[in-house]
Amino acid sequence: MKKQPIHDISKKLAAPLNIIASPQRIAILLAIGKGEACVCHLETALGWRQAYISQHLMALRKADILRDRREGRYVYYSLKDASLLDLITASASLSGLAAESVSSLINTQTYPSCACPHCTPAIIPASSL
Amino acid sequence: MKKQPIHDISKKLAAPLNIIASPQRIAILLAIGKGEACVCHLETALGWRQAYISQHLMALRKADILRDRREGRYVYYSLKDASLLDLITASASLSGLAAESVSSLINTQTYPSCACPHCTPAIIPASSL
DNA sequence: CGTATATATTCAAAATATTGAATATGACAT
DNA sequence: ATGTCATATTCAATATTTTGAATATATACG
Repeated sequence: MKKQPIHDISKKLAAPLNIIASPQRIAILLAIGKGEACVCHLETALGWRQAYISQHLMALRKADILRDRREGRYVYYSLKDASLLDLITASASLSGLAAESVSSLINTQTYPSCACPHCTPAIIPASSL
Repeated sequence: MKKQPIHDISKKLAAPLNIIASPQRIAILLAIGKGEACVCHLETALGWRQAYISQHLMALRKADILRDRREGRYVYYSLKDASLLDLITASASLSGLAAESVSSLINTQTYPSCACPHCTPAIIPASSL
C-alpha cells in the first residue's frame, strides 16, 4: 500500500461525500434504507417529480453509492453499502440532532419485489418516511 | 422529542456534511487532527496561501466544526468533536480507500502551545502530514 | 506612537451544482 | 405495431461555490 499525499487522499475522500451531502440525496438514501426501492416509491415517499428523483439517483449511482436492478419496467435501487446509513446516523451529532431522530427515518423494510405498481401510501405510509 | 419530517432532517444533516465534503477542508481537518494548529502551521503543512486557508477555516468555524483559541498573535484551531476524524476515516471505504491510508494522515500530535512561530517543517515534518 | 507579524474579511471572476422542462428509452400489453 | 407506464437523459437557466487578489484587523514589540 503506497502512501499517498494528503491532497490526493482528501480529494478522493471528498468526492463521494460531496454527492451524499445534499438534502435531496440524503432523503433518498434514508427512504431507500436497508431495502430497495423503485423510483415510483420514492416519488410517493418524497413528493418529487420522477425526472428530478432520477437525476439524483443517477448522481448517486455514478458515485458508486447505489446499486440498480431492473425487473420488468421497474428499477430497484439499493445502497451498495448499508453501513452508509450508520455513517449518516453518526453525522447527526454534527447537526445537533439526536441519532435516533435520523435512524427512525431509515426505511428498514425490505421489498423483495416492492409492491409496485402498488407502491402507494397504503403500503408504505408516507407518514412513516 | 418531536418527530421531524424527512426533508427537514435531511436538510440539517446535509449542511455540515456539505462544508466538510471538500478536498481542501478535509485536508485541513486531517492536518489539525486531534491536536490544535495555527494558520501558519497549516500554511506549511498544506502549501497554500494564508488567506485561502483562513477562508476555509472560517467556513468550518461557521459550521461549528472548529473551535478557535487566540493566544497572542496566534490563533489555534481544533476540532470541536474529534470523533469527526473517525467519521472521515469511516468514509474511506466509500472512496475505495483503506481506512488506514486515511488514519495515517491524521495528525495525532497535540501542540499545547504549538511551537509557532517555529511552526516549521523541522518541528512537524511536512512528510508526515 | 509606528512597524512587523498573524490572521480575517471583502469583493469579483470563474467554475460548478441545482433545477425545471422537454424528450428519449425500455418493457409490457393489446 | 401501437399505446402506455416506468425510468433515463439532455439542455438551458439559475443559483451557489470556489478561488484569487486586495485589503483590513489584531497583537506584540520597540
